[in-house]
Amino acid sequence: METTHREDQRSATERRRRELLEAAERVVLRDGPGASMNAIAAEAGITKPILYRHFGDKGGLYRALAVRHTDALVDALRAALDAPTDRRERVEAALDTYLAAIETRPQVYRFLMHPAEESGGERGFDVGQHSAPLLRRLGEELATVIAERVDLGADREERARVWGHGIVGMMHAAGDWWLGERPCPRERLVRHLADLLWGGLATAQDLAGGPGL
Amino acid sequence: METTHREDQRSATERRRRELLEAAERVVLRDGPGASMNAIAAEAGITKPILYRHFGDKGGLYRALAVRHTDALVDALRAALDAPTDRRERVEAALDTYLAAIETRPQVYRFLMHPAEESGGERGFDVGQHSAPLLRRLGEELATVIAERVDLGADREERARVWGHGIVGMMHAAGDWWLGERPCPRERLVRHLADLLWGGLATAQDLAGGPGL
DNA sequence: TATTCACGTTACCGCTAGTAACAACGGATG
DNA sequence: CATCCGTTGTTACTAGCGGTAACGTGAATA
Repeated sequence: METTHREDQRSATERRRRELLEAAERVVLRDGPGASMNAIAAEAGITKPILYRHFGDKGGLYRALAVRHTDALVDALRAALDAPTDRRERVEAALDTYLAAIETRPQVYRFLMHPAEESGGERGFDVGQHSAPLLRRLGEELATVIAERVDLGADREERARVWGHGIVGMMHAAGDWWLGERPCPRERLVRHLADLLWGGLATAQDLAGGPGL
Repeated sequence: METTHREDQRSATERRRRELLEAAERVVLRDGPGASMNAIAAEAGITKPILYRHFGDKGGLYRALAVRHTDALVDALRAALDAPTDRRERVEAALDTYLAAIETRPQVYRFLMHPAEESGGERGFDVGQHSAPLLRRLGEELATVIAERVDLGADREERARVWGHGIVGMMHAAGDWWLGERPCPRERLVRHLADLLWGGLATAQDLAGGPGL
């Protein structure tokens, strides 16, 4: 039969693709985001051209590898933001979810956040967008959540997007620094960040003597 | 005389080094952060080994190139934070200073923020620190300013560092997104971010109907 | 049987970062 | 004057990268 064959082929191809992705993930977890296509092909027991047939491009492979983890993280964050508690608790839960993720699998995190940029290829590649796509996506997701649920007045959508990207950036930068230095346990970091978002900077008093901030 | 000769040589070397850095800057501004050592050498009218003699490494050249701009930006931010106005105005001035900088010279900004990672070299290179060093530095600077001037209670230093890195990350991510999409003029972005820092998320009301945030 | 199609290979291209080896000039020193 | 030294500069090379062209192989379809 024809269709059966075609479907078998398709499913076999997808299975193979998953296998290749898992091999790639092993290598990336071992060698970091700079892992070479040769190394990935060797780990998968094949040679380079096959990788290029499946993913077209190193960026394609990395993108395919990224969406899986990104999807998982976005789902977890959405769940945290949907919990039936008050806003502060939900924000803390979301922060903790993100920080727990990067704490548990820092290599995955680094791969997602610092993917290698294009090198020699003349590939157009939207210039200026080679910043980590995960951050952009998280920012947009949070922006829609905020716009959906919070009353921000007239320029609601604009404010929501600024705040979404801003909050995600805060979480990311603080998490990146914390992951490198580990200056305090996770729950304290979560509390400090939530305090900052809850207007800590606005309400704190100036220290005596200095010019104030 | 001996010392005079040595000093002449030293100053000549430093002058040459500055010339090379300026050539490198022209190339980076033209070709982006992926500029090759060959291209930089050609722009300077010389060949590669000289660059390596002066800077040892591509990372060395890029670091030398980065400190100049970083220093300038840090100075401007410090000036904004030292203005004799109230805290909100100073924070807005600092945000605006940063955003104006990245708006005026986006190529410099991109070079500072997304420097090419190490490639083949087995150079130890503090793993996990290849995130943009500028962000780390800005975070630390802001942390010391906060710790010096704001009364944060018992765990002052820890909170100040978390807030410093968090605020810098917020500014960075929002600025990066804004630079790509330009959804609003700069002053509105500044106001939205300051509102967020002033507890906007904590005080806004839930929208009717939804689960709230 | 002949075609088709994905899987797989070897061998190559142009590029990169980085280096070894050598030449030439100028001032300090015997 | 001859010699050494430090700097500037060169050419020619290595090893590795991303990516590709050309070529086999084996199984299912027509």
